Amino acid sequence: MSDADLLFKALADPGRRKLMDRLHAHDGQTLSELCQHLDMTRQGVTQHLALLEAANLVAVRWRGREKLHFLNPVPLQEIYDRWIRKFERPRLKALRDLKRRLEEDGED
Amino acid sequence: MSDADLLFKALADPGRRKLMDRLHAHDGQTLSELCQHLDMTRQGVTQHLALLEAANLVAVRWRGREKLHFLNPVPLQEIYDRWIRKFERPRLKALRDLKRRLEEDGED
DNA sequence: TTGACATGCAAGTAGTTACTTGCATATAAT
DNA sequence: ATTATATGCAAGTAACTACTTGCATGTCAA
Repeated sequence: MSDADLLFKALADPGRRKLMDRLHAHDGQTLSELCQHLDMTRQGVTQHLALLEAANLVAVRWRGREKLHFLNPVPLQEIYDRWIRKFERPRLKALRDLKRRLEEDGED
Repeated sequence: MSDADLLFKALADPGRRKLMDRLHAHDGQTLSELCQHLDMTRQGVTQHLALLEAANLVAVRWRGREKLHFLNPVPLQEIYDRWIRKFERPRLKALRDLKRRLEEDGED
């Protein structure tokens, strides 16, 4: 499975995005900490985190019996480079263009 | 289903991302055109396009019996604003920070 | 060393997703 | 008018996903 697949798949789930948000609010939390305030079993959270790790969005460090989770923002930059910047045009111009083409009654 | 859900879900599939790429290469293609060079039945493509439309990433215009498809880059910009810029730090600093925290043997 | 805590591993299940096939409808061309 | 083209609609299926439960393992603390 390609990097991009893993990345987009990881981001596709709202629960996983919420985990990212929680880590963004407070980086380095343990699994148990992340489970609190989250309406899901620990095992559910574990599995979501595994996908985030597979996508390289989260890195872990062990401290004794605790697993600390850290956000890695780099892959998000890659999404930006490959998927956003590429499609980027001055926002207003893009909308104008789109609107014009949608409203054309003739052909291109 | 929230806008973000629709967006990320739409982008989660490689086939749909490929469709986006094809539209980026040549905007305004018909369904049949998009089907060519794509290893899938027309109906498969139709269903993918429906999700892209639901996410507002693709807009359509009818010309007679043909359905023309146009890329709308605006939602991608929203992903950037809410999901990338938010997590953005100077790239090198981010990596340095992450590495340091992962390698710490003490606690935070 | 015993008990509590943090996590891992494995199997099962309900719901979802991607994809196909077959038929129907509308527009265009001859 | 008839035929070909472009697309829509509906139902079926195989694979996948999110989630749970139960038990196992490793670490810390009294």
